[in-house]
Formats: sequence, C-alpha cells, structure tokens
Amino acid sequence: MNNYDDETTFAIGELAREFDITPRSIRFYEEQGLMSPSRTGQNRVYLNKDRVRLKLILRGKRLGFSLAEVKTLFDMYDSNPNSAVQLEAMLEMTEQKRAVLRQQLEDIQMLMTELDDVEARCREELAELKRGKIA
Amino acid sequence: MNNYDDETTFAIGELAREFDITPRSIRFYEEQGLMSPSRTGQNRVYLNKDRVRLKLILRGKRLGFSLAEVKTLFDMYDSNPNSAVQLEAMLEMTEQKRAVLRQQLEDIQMLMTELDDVEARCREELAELKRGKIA
DNA sequence: GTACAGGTTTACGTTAACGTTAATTACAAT
DNA sequence: ATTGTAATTAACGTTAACGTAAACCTGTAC
Repeated sequence: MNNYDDETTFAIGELAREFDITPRSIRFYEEQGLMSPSRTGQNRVYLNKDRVRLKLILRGKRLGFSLAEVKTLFDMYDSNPNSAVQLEAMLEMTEQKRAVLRQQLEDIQMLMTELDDVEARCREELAELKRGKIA
Repeated sequence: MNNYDDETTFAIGELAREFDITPRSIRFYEEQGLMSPSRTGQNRVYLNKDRVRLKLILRGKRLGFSLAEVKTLFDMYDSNPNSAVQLEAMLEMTEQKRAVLRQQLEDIQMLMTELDDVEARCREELAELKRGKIA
C-alpha cells in the first residue's frame, strides 16, 4: 500500500493533506533547499520522489534533527552517494542522537519516581483529611 | 555525594558552571518566575533548595517541556497543599503527566530501533565498500 | 460571466529561550 | 591606586520554523 509509480503527480495541497502539514511548510522546505519540484506554468508539481523526500524530511524532524541537519544529510547523499565519508557522517549523527535519547530516558525515569513520591504524599494527606485529622 | 546542607550558599556563577549554563539563563529563569533566590546587597544568593529547583528546570527542558510548562508544575507543587481540592487537582495533573511520559518512553524506544536499522544499513554498506565490492 | 477553490509571490509578524553589548558596582589582590 | 574578577540592570538582537496577510492568477462549476 502507499505505492505510487514514477508518473503520478501531486499538487501541493494533496501532499499537505496527506502529511497533515500546511502548504506553507512545504514551500518553506523548498526555500531552504530541501526539495525542488518541477512546475507546470507557475504551479508546483510533485512526483513520487519529491513525496519521498518530504517523508524523509518529516521523519528527520521526528528524530529531532533540524531542517539544516536534514539538508546536510541530503547534500551529502546527493553529492556523493554511498561514499564512505557520507556513511560515516551519518553514523556520527545517529550516534549523537542516540546519546540524547539515552539522557531523556534517564530523565523520564527519575521524573517518574518523583511523581510517585508526590502522588503518595498526596494520597496520604487526602486520607488524613477524610479521617478528619485535619480540618 | 552531591549532598549539601541547608546553609550552604552558591553564587550565580557557581551554579552556572555546575550545570554548564550561563548566568544569563539563570537570571532568565528567575525573570520567568521559576526561581526566587534571596540577596545580599544586590547580589543573588542561592541555597540548596534553589539549586534543586534549577536542576528540575533543566531536567524538564531535557524532557521537552517549555519553561512555561515547568512553571505551571512548580506553581501546582507550591500551592497550598492543605486543601483537598488542591490535592486532587495535583493528582490529576501528575496522572496526566505520567501518561505523557509513558507516551514519550514508547516514542523513544521506537526511534531507537529506527536508529538501529539506519546504523545497521550504514555499517553493512561500509563493510561492502571495504571489501571493494563497490568502487 | 461570475463565483470559488485552488494555486502563486512578497514580505512582515511571531514565539521561545536565551545571546550580547553597555554601563555600572563591588570586593580582592598586587 | 590600579588591576582583575564577578556581579548587577536594561535593552536590543538572534534563530528556527513557520503563520499570516495582501494582492494576484486560473481553471472549473453553475
């Protein structure tokens, strides 16, 4: 499913709806050099490869990369695909991201136990209130 | 370790160094109502409770909370803990946050496996490059 | 033919979380 | 007395990722 051939075209609004973003965002990504759709007259026309690019941009964002970082990856891939240099740069970026995620996991665990404490104290005080020990 | 008594005081620069942020940031947090250190003359003086607050702010940030959200949590925590209404509101709030954290945990785990995939493909291609299968 | 639903460019506005001077104060050491 | 280090307030500057008009074209529906 979700498999288009190389002829199928999309208007900017279609892609916007599909990925639940605004046309403005898509134009912005183009302005930042992340996409370059063709045109019919003055209207942008997107092929499936452009659609895939957009998907990659959004996935990069979900992974916490900035648009500039995504562009860096695109540029590297476009200029020298499958080069050892590009692949190693990619590995480095993923490793950095992994470190951030590890830190977040740790933080979440600490926060959760703190929430446990707060909750326990709340329940205790509530129980005392109901027993009438405090007005 | 890292255990200070309630008398120990800190200058703004000390805290900045300890948490690897700038004094400007600490003043900004105060300006946003997240801290209120005492003073000697016109200089800010931080006690351990302030230091703990700062730690919590930074942890919240790492978790993706805005300063405004952190402030909301602080306000709730600080507000009168003697009323049953307040306590129940607090419980509701912590339960909501807990749900958010659970979701984040899930997201992070998915992202990590995605990174695993990317990394695995990279290493594989690198290995092929080294075996000379690709020019 | 006119309304309308899309598309277009240009350009200024917005928000968060600080950065960056500037001008001043205060204590500590040389 | 001067130099150095750390602190202060006030206020304007910055970045990312768009939002939001304004003013325009353009093909289809009625």
